[in-house]
Amino acid sequence: MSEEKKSLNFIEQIIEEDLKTGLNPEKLRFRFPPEPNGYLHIGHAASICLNFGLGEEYNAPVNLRFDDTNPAKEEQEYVDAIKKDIQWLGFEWDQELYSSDYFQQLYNWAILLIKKGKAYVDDQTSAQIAEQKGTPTKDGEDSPYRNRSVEENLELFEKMKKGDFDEGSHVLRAKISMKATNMLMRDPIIYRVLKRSHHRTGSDWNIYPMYDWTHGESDYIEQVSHSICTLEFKHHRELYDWFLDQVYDENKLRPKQREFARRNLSYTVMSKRKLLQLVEEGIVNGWDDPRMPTISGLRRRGYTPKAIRDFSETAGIAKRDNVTDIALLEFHIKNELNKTAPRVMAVLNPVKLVITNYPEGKEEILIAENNPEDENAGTREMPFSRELYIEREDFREQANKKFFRLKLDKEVRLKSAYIIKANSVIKDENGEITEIHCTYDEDSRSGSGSEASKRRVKGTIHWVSIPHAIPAEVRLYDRLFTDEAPDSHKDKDFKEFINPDSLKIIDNAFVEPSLKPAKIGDQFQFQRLGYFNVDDDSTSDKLVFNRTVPLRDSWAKQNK
RNA sequence: UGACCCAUGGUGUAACGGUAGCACUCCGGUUUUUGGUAUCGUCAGUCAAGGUUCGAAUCCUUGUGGGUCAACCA
Repeated sequence: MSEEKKSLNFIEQIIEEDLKTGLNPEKLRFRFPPEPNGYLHIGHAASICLNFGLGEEYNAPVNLRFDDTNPAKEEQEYVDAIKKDIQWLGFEWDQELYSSDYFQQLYNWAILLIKKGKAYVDDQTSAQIAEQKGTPTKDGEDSPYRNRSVEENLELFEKMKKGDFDEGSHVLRAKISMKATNMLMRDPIIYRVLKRSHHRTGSDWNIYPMYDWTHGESDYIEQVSHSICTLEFKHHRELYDWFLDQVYDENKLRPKQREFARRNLSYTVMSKRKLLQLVEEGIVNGWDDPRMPTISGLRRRGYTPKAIRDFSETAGIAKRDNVTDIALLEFHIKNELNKTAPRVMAVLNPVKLVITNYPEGKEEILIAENNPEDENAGTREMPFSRELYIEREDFREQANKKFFRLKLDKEVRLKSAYIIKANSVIKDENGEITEIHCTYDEDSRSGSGSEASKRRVKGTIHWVSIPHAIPAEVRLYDRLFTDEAPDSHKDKDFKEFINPDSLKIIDNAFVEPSLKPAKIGDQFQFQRLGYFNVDDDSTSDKLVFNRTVPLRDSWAKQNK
């Protein structure tokens, strides 16, 4: 058995190196740390797959930690949605934790910082502080409050905590250097006054710790070995390490922050702020709109956990900015559904077809294969009759040889049924075809084994029997944006690239009767059309389908 | 006029000083009762210039291009 050597991504290489230089494998621990201020998206999925994937690979625990230090933005609704999404993706966290669990510890450590002379209370306004901060190319200057005595700092910080000060009036800052080239090191704020109710700690606190002060210390408390975040936090690493230095005990594990490039997808945006905007402005119908790149949107659209995990695996991780082609995601869902989705027939743009030599009132049951890719999928019964619906695009009065579908005086096979020949059409006063009249070859029934059934005709089209057809609503989705990277244009707002045709609702589609009992979430291949699932809006009275992704269509391509 | 990070086909990634590989996309052939699937194949890449070396995508230098950093957000 030759074990193929799997190449390691750079994070795995770092871990291997750490293991080689003495890190006990049992000390390996990871975490996924979302802020509960929005829904998870496919970019988060990359991070989830990375962290939980490492957990599986190294048999190490992975904590789910909600980074909830800003009560102004965070809500329980988001906590619940995030947990649901991670579980749906098929991952299990070791402990469910909250940064807010550590508020007391963080406060105690802040006191320690003050006592060591490494933190001070600043009474200035945020504008003054910003002014003194300088710019990346100009040094900052010290706050007039920078050298307060420890006693005074302790007293003022206590007052901040008690609620004696108004929001914005006082902050606690780390005393590092106002001349650092890294702006984050210019005496960063570590506590601010916020008289807000927190979704977990209620009104216990009048001060809340900032991200930088919280994150590394939380990793340390949990003894996370590798704290993996995205590239925009690269500059924070220096601060992360500085804060760690203040509390680090050599007998404990020292967490290591490393950064990777976040996953961007073409034709969409991937920032919570922008996604929130789409939701709030009603451009989409909520976080789980099937056009959204959120996990919940993809789920509703018909994406599966496996497709998303396979996508993350294939896309990999690295440190360079990227815009991954959405086609890769689509490849993975098609690849999976091709093997698992039952084939059915649905007509989205119906035109009536009458088989003139088929006895009026006659019905018969035909047998159709459920999935040619899965021999265990079995067969189903399909009622057939004299009047059918076929796709309007599948018929032309005249067409060249490249058109394999139905045309006058030519034959085509009705999938799983008979070979028919078109003879004439009936049109309305506008010239629109209202009926196609044809004749069928009675001996050509699919699977009958007859000579005629083995005849080869160029085209095969799908159909539904009119008396048995079930009306349905079908929602066709296209990309939400017309630009590959809508938020990459400096001079233009991403909303200028919204695709006005991203949703097309067809309310007069017909599906085969076997779909009658279909349940929300069920997935099918509508033959020759694409993969569809039953939408959350669907009821037994009115079936609603979403098109997850169309089938590859080399005919459409040819006609471009 | 700063610091830090990044640079491999159209896209995403691999190669860790020793044959530039994989996947997606695109294009073409074969098969097919889905113009799907499968299968075979084509096109296509190391940002540039120097240097080190028997040998450089890989190490060094310089340049170029892109990104990040000046929220009491995370």
